Amino acid sequence: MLSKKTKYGLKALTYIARSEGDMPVQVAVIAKSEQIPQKFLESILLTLRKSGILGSKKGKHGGYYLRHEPSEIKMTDVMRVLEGPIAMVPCVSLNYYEKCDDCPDEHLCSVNKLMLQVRDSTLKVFRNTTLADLSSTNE
Amino acid sequence: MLSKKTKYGLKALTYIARSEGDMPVQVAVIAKSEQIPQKFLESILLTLRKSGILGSKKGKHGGYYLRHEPSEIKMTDVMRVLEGPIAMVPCVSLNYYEKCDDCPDEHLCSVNKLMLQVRDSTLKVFRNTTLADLSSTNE
DNA sequence: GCATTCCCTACTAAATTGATAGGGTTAATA
DNA sequence: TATTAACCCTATCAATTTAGTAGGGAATGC
Repeated sequence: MLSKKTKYGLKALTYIARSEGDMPVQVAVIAKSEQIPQKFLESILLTLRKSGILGSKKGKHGGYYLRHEPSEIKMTDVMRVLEGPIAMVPCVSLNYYEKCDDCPDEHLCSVNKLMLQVRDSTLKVFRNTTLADLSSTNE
Repeated sequence: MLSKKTKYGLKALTYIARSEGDMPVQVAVIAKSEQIPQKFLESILLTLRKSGILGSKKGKHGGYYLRHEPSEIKMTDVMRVLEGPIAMVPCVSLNYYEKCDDCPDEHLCSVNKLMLQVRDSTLKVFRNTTLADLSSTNE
């Protein structure tokens, strides 16, 4: 299951992308429009800022903005920040590889074999999708 | 992340498929060979039996066996039994569809749009993979 | 009748998730 | 320079899920 954190994060990014008029967007505005608990959203946007996807401005008329064009923001990056590793098991993870304690030989492991395929196909989707795709309303 | 339940279940199924010599395979044997807590494995195999994937025989020389040929056992079925819905959000699930409370229009929802693609690509893998594929050692 | 093996229910510890609370810091502007 | 609007940060917490344990019941084969 997708965590609420990721769901909210994606919705917020989409909202910001659709609002692009140079003005930063405030947490309170997004929270209200997307029906997300404001404090929870604050912490999510903070994570996105720390990861470099969002920028922020404090004080009056402050808020969050995208650091790059929506078409430059790939889902691989967004999903890794929000949801963590894309692979369903560490032994097939590109960025967080870890050997299984059991499992003497990965190449004989049926779980590894299956999850490698799942990872590849999911990765293909995330690599080919940007925030611009998510925020476009048509198609 | 893949749950241990699913991981253990897949390993056990693979083990049984590889052992096929008409004799049922005992939980204790699988547990020892695959390093799975026996009691936990018992409950997993029970689930697989109740779902119709495995059959069982009680008493001496009893154990679990496949109800169908490995090449007939699709990962879509196995994964749904072990891990639950394949979709990451209920609003794109084929078998467990549920509307989001928020989200006035699914077709405008960026999360829906993305997760629909992920579901389709994952489903394609699971539909094209059977237990026979998992248990074959070559390739 | 006795060992073996699956069957079933209940319980529990640990981790994760989805928040909430409460205040601190920075920036604009009157 | 005081005020207010906004982000920033840490701590805490309840609910849920996960991973596993305990203990015995029921069927089968010898």
